[in-house]
Amino acid sequence: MSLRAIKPQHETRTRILDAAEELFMQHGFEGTSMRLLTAKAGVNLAAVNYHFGSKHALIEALFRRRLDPMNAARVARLERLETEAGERPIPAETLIRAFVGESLRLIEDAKGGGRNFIRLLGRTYTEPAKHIRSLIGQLYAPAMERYKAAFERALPQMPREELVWRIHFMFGTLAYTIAATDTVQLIAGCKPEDRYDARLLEERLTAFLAAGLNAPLKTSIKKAA
Amino acid sequence: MSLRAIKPQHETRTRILDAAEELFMQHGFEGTSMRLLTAKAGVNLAAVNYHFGSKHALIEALFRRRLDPMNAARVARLERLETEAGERPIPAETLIRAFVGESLRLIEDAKGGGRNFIRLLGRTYTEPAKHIRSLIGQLYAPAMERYKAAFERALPQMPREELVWRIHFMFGTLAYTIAATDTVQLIAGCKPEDRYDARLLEERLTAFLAAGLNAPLKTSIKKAA
DNA sequence: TTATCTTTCAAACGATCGTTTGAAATCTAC
DNA sequence: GTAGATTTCAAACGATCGTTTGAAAGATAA
Repeated sequence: MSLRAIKPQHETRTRILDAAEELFMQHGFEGTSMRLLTAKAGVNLAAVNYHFGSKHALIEALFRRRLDPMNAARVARLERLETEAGERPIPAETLIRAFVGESLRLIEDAKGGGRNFIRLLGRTYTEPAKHIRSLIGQLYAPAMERYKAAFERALPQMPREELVWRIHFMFGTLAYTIAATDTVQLIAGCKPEDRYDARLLEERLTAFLAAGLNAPLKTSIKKAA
Repeated sequence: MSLRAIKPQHETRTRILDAAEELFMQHGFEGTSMRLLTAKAGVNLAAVNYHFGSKHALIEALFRRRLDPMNAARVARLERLETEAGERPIPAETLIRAFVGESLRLIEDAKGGGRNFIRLLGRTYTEPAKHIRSLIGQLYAPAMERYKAAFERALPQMPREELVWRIHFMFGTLAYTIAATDTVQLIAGCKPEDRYDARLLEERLTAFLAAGLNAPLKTSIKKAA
């Protein structure tokens, strides 16, 4: 009950989580059986239920392990920006770069398995299972609220409804870019290794999203190109 | 008997496909059992294997039923634009509107179940199962090739690699916007019925994507906001 | 009608799913 | 070393999966 060796204590848990990240990404949640998962992790079949309680609880623990630090980092970065800016609103492109950058930072964490997780995360935004989607939303909500408010201060002239939609578009582009590893090759010959150059990807995404966010407002419904 | 000759011929097939669209969207492919599916369709459990051969073949037929006409419409619309334009390149925004518009047209087809399908389609871009993703890519490939070439003509000054990425971003935004029905409410209070105003959505998406596609090129790697 | 082909049906197939069990192995504290 | 708590293990649980079967029902043409 007191202090003990840190590493072996949670070694089984960690190995299960690591194997789950990789397999869930490859085959989805329903497509990954506990037998395959525990075999890959090198643990007994019953270990998941012993350490986590159920498959669903494992999924929840898996997301918490990565998302809690990432969203905390996002909020911390935003607070740093707000402190620096003082009274002035933070430029939209700075906000985009901060938000996107903390997502892509996981990609660079190759050894830590972050690359697997971030692809899994992108896929999960469109996960059919309701409880998984609501869990994701719950974990994202605090950071999202903060950034949404910051965008409103950055773009006070933009109608709220339009801003909401454009934030939605941005979030979608980020999620899809991260998730669709193979689909990208269907529409163009894109070298796969490029996807993992987080620095270059951050530049490309930020430029694209900043332009989209600041797109001129259409005055009316119809406008021919 | 012969008065209602045409309809009952493929009635069972159609009812299975319609039920499959709705259930696959709600619960995913692996999460939808044949028993639930056939019960909703009001047909016998064995009907799917009799009419389609297997669950996988049903999924393939489901996508073909919608994607073949949609991509044909996309290509036809592009060819119409090219005929009108003659030698001149088609403006990028016109291309975007054409491509996006044919996607969103399915949303307006509420009675035909297109709304269910298009949400299912958006989710499938990130589907873990390889055979499903490759099927989607195969069905999309011809139209994609045509539009990619048209974009290259519209933006001859843009580096090919950058253009490929921006097309990828556009495709991602469209897919995510269509797919993420619930996640949007996590980041902002967006009235759900708005999602189905295809006309307004087309305007918003086109403006956002056109601005992103035409975003100024960063001269180098780093640029502070 | 009869003969033939198509479609539907209830029942069951073997396989695999997530989970549980109780004993054996391992570790912790005294 | 021993007692007690923790973790691992092989085996089995009931449920559900996609699919198959052979007979019944229906449709079609002569």
